[in-house]
Amino acid sequence: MTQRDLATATPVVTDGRPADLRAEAFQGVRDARSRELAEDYVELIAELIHDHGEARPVDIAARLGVRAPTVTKALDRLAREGLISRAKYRSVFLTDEGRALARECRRRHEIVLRFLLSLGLDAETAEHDAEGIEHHVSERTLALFAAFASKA
Amino acid sequence: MTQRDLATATPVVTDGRPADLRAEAFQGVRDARSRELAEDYVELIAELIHDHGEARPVDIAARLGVRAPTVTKALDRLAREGLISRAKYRSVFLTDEGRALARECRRRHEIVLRFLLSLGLDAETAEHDAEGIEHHVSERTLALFAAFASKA
DNA sequence: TCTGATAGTTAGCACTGTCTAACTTTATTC
DNA sequence: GAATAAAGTTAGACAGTGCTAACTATCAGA
Repeated sequence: MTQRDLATATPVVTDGRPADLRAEAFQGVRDARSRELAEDYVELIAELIHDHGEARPVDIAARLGVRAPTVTKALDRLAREGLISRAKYRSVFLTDEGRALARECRRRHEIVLRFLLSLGLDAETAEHDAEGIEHHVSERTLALFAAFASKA
Repeated sequence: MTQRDLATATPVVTDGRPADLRAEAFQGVRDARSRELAEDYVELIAELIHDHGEARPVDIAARLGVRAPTVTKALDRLAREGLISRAKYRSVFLTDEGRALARECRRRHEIVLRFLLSLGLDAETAEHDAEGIEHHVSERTLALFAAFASKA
């Protein structure tokens, strides 16, 4: 067997699918990872605006458990991506796009959370796990979660 | 109300828990994120060794969907962390610690996968989502998943 | 109104993860 | 065994996420 075989020539099947499909799955996970931070910020900003009328970096930092400069940098990126608008030394606003993303994230978060609770998980662990899981569930899985939770 | 109140003085409760606990959740997610890559590599290396007798960077790269230098760098880090051992231009071996981690990852992966399948998800989506979710489920959630899957 | 406390920014460092280009080593094949 | 193909490494770039230290702006209260 040549070196080439293992890597590409043979459609090596390890778990029922060729390597390429697996690579796509990992690519998807990497994409999700790069969106996660933005989603967490946008979701939190929407919540702060809803509850307190404004979203200030200091509150974002406290809730995310990071330092102020980290927040500044992240907000710069979000602004660059068109998800928020802001002026120096002022609090943060969501653009239409940011608001749409926030709504979508909230929806996913709540479905996952309700699902975990309906499985019998305690509230604290459910919240913790939902935070991690919500960025990695497909629409299809989400639909099953929602159906299960409303049936339970 | 002073500026300080929102951030720290008042134990602001937004979703039933003070901000500090939320910060811990996000901290946990960040920790998980930093472990994810190592876990993906170790799991894959174990699988390649099992199926093909050896784990070569070229195969790792193909399956993860990244370029060779990315793999080299990642393997350097894994070696530094004591999870793998390797010699230049040679294939990769797991240390005892690496093997233990691989076993643990495989266990989690399979529980999550079986759970998603037992919910009625198609195989491809299940595999895809399991890849993303497996790093973010607590032991407690995993136990519930396992129980549900074996009951279904 | 001015002054001290709080909030926010900037600059600079460290680490990770990705890439391309160029090079070295190893394997295959004639 | 020499030539070629494949695999692996190194170097260097770039972006993201985190930090501390030091600076600037804003706010609250005397």
